[in-house]
Amino acid sequence: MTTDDTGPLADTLSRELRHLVMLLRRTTAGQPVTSQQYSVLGSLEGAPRRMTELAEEHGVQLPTMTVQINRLEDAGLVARGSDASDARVRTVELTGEGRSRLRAVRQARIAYLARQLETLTPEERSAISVALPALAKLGRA
Amino acid sequence: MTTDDTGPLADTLSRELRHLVMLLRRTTAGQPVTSQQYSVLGSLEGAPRRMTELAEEHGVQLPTMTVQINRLEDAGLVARGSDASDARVRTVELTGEGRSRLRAVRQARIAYLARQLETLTPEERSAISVALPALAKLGRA
DNA sequence: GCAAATAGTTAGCTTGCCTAAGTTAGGCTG
DNA sequence: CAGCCTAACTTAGGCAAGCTAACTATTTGC
Repeated sequence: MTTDDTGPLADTLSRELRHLVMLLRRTTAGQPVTSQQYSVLGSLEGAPRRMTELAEEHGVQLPTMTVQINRLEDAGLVARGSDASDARVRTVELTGEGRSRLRAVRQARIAYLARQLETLTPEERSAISVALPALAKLGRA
Repeated sequence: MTTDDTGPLADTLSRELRHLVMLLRRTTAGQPVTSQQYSVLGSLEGAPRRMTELAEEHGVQLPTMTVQINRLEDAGLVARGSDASDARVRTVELTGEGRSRLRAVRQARIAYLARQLETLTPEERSAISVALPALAKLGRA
């Protein structure tokens, strides 16, 4: 059953993903927000969100998200609010500072990855580009 | 300068990689070794290695590797040895237990990813397959 | 109106990473 | 060959990020 042709592909893919993970993690190293914080800020770009939503979206337990938001709040990047119709619910939204910090970090990350991508040939970039939808689907599964 | 055509690609790629990271991390969740431990065990498959080698290979500082190896040693999965020609050097190798644990975890991870891959169409799998060398190159950069 | 469910937070533990400081061994130089 | 510098590790201490269990405060449903 595992002697499919997907076996070797799965093996190689898992190895490569590990390397890329390391690459990306270091992209945020030394920056004013960590990789996770950046990713949470990204979820807040549109509208205020509830704690539960955030936790689910990031595949994390509620207490973990509480701590993350605490730190972001201490840093002045997000603000907690309350839901008008349900007093149990806390909402979280970006502050102005948070919004501009998000922009800056995103800029830096994209620039970094773009620089890396430029070391590839056009064919290689195109191959990645073509594979992206499939990788996306894999990530949602 | 960042208004290259690599910009959007970089942006999308970084998002997708985040999702895949989460996917893979949970693959090891609940298993007897963590994702990092698994990856260290993998480095030991061939021959005994030195601490410094391991740290470099995993992009980690030496003290971090010391702690990892301590835990693996406590768990009976690796054994420390000494280098005959240089008494400063500690070597690390798999125990029998470590070897079989490695096999089991690898099996599980590959089977998991392979199962995920089977939800894709042959075309999507092929796209990922084609992109792998480029992703690998990106990871080494 | 009280019990159960829901939303968050707090507390305490683990992993994983880091830097700084120590220890021991090897190597070079005067 | 003595003394010093470097190299290989380990130890100690600190922080981020994750988890579960236990607590508080609401809401809902019988």
